Amino acid sequence: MAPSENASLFHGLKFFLTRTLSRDDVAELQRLIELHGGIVSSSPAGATELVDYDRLDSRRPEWVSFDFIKDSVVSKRLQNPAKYSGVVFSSKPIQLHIKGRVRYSVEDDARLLLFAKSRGWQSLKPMPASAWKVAENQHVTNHTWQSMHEHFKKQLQNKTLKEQRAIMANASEIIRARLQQQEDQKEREQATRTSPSTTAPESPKPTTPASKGSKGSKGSKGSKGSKGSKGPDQGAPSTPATSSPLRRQIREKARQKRKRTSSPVNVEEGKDNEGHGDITSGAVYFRSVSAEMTADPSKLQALFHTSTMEGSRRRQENNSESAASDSRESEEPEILAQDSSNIRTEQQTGEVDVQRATETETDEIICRLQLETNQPTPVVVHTLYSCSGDAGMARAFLKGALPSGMWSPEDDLLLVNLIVDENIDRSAVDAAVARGDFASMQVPRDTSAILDRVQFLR
DNA sequence: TTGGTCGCGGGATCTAGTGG
DNA sequence: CCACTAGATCCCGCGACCAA
Repeated sequence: MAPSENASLFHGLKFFLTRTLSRDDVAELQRLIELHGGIVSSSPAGATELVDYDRLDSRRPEWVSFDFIKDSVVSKRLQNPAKYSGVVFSSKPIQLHIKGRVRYSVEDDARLLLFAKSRGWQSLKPMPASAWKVAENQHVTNHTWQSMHEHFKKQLQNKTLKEQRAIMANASEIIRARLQQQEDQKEREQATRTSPSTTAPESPKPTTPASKGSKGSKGSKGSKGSKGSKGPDQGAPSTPATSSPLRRQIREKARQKRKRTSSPVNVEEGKDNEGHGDITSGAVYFRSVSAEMTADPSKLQALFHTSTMEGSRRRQENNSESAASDSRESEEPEILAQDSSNIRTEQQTGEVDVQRATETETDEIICRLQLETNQPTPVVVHTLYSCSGDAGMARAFLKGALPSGMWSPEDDLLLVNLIVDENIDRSAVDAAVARGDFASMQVPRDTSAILDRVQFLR
């Protein structure tokens, strides 16, 4: 509204919209940027890169969350981009005065996620304890490495990308509010100090001039929510969280006498095999998995690399019960439990004409396959997924055949771009096929087959 | 074989919420 | 205010794995 007054808000500024942003976000951001005199660049060179929260990285200050644009527009002032980059998380966590144990705040969670990502962590995979020792040294949070390790494993490791984004967004908002408050405080102090002389308060603060009054839509610090109590200037005596360093050292030494272990990654599947984590309602998790993946290709990768590959390989090897409880559940318990509403059972090529089974129908299909093939639910469900919902093909596979229409995780990975780009049409796929983009697929596939699969994965 | 590392299970302890 | 409970955090011990 009233574009005239803000038409130059982003004047002379260039922004690059990262591919991973949703189409809606891209459209909205592009509109806002251009409306306010900015330029949307087609390449990241020389431009501020607008990303989603989960992509923030303290080592890439030029990556800024898209809220920077929105907040700037709302407050009608150019915000400080640094406050919207991963840099905000690189500040040291506030030292709370603590006795006993301290709950993890959203901020802590965000720092842990950021730390993990900076070390190449992929969703759903575990982080080695050694990494958390580094985190402790770097004061990523005020918790011990064991605590971070534990917390990450139990609370964060299985978060979906969406949840991760929410955490990061939340935390960054909290930190921004705190920084703002600190700036305001400083300003006030300065003002009172210099007030008699009436000289202008020339504080060398960065950009954000005065969003203080302007409650910047969200900047309000109600943020802390549940745990309250950690106000910025809550003069915190410097008790380093929980256990004292001394006590910790002693414990550490004692521990070093003991033996330890290390088995990289993939332990979880073996573990859940006997632990039968969430297998409960194994039904129809694949529909939601594909939805997740559409929203985020990296999830596809993570999921497939770990679980699916493992699962299918094992199935092929021994096609027996042991393969049953394979991994997936341990990997994606939440997705599993999610909406089990619709699955696509078949689809036509070309035009989007997708038939979806109802929940009941889906259950029926799965139950029937279970009965006919004597395979447990997770295996049946996973096979259906690999067969794009084709019950006949799944049946054949479960009975020992190796239908050519099945999709391997590696093949699916080649489709990531197609899945992300909702506008993809047949000619584009034709071109990709001609280019040999899918040459590495285990089974040669034509455009129709590829479109079908993309449709299914969406 | 030894020593180091890691993952996991599970117990102890603490906090927050709830009800009497 | 107190007792109780649930959930979170912290810590320990053990077995498995790996490299020297």
